[in-house]
Amino acid sequence: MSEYPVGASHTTARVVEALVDVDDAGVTELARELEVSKGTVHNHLRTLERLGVVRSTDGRYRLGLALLDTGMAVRDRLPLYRTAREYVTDLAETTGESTVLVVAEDDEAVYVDVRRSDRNHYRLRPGSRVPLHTTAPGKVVLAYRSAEEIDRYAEATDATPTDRTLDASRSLRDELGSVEDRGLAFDRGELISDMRGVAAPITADGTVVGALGVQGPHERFSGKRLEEDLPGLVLSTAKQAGLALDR
Amino acid sequence: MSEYPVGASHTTARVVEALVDVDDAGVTELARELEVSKGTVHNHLRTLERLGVVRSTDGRYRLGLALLDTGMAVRDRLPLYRTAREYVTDLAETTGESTVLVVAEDDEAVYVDVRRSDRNHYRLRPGSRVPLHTTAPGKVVLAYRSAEEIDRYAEATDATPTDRTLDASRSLRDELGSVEDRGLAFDRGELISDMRGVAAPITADGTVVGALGVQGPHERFSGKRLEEDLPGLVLSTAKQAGLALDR
DNA sequence: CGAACTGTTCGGCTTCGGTGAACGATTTAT
DNA sequence: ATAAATCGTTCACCGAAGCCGAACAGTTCG
Repeated sequence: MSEYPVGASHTTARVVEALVDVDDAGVTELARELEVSKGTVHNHLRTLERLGVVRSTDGRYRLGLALLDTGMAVRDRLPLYRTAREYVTDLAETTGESTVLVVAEDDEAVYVDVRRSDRNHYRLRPGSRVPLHTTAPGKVVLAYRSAEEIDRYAEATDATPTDRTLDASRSLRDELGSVEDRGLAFDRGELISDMRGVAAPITADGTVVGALGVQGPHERFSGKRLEEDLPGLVLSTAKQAGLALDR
Repeated sequence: MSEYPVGASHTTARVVEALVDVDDAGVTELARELEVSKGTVHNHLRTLERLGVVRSTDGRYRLGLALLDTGMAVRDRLPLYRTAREYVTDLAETTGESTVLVVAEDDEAVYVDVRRSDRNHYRLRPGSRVPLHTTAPGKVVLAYRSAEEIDRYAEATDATPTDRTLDASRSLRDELGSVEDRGLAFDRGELISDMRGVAAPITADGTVVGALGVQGPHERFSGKRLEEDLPGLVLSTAKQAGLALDR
């Protein structure tokens, strides 16, 4: 009936969330931040501690590494990740650039695998989420959705159009059309002004289940390399990954 | 007072845990497994769904990638990881072997960073946990604890001594003594029969905060390489990481 | 030395989470 | 085709338990 049928678990989640932000916190501090009583926070912290999620040292609390374990376990369960990661490695080695594997969750692109090249990372890590239309792999998975879905996305996304960010208006639909035609999407600095990239869909059983991409700084991503060489590599690697996924 | 002051959150955690195991599940299935009513499971799943942790498609539920994000965020907050990861990379490249960064949490070694070499991974991933005494990096951090702590560990650990696993008896204390003397610990197949390895402590402000190690198959880890070359590399890299951590 | 913190504990009131049954909607079996 | 057996979802009820606020003990700061 209500938004959170189990309110207590919602509170616990808020405690965890707060601990992610502040890293190290005391009971009073958390109670003030979450606007609940000290005793309540204390109870949730104790519960989290017994669960192995939270660790305490003389009155201060912080998150332990248990969530890292479950998070990585979730990723390891993904069939797409299990079979595609070797292709991510291949692509990273042949291009020498940062390579990413992305899936869509709701209206967000989730980076499942990130291989950063030597001097170029862009603060993206596995688990990072960005709106679909702000990154090449996201545009790929978005482009292959139904027209109604795309319209709904354009409507739902409060795309605050900065200079380079594609907004939810006409231009997005146009670009997605060409993305679908070519089977390729490009980064042109929408998310990070210096970042360029190419991405292609990974298709299993005829449906797009994710996208593979490379990305890097403008200086190395231009001309024939950006327009022909990298697209060819990304496209063929993504196709191979899809075929491997079908088997 | 009780074990889990917030019982509802405990139940939610059990639901998550169950979903990690079975990957894809229905309400009835989970209710039977957790021995709670269907309605209860339903409520917890809805709550988790609103929290973005769980995703549902026509009656079946699975974990989304939100936990991957928070898990990786927790790791990124660790000062040890932030400064040591480049040394992990260095060590992986110079040795060409699987390289790991480990911290202790309670009586377990937690793998914070894992760089697997081409053909050798041993199913260890970031977040993996093993008893301290079963792996070289774990032995390192254990060896630098106080004598009382080591005794308590030997007592608490129900070390089921297989052929090669060090048990909690005399031999463990002996080995830990030499580990502390040399500043080095070795894997000799305790955890996985084929696996050999070397590990050294990372020291910050005079205390051991973690361990750096390399590991690989018996065939490549033997003789002078295992006894001299790799120990030298691991030792100096770990020392550098510690110095970088002090600054 | 006391004032202002801290984290922890403890009753008590009220909420709310859990149960078990009933609901449609699918699916399986006959 | 029809019925039996699931499924996920909803609902009202009630006892348990989560939340609060105050009091507690221990530290730190002034």
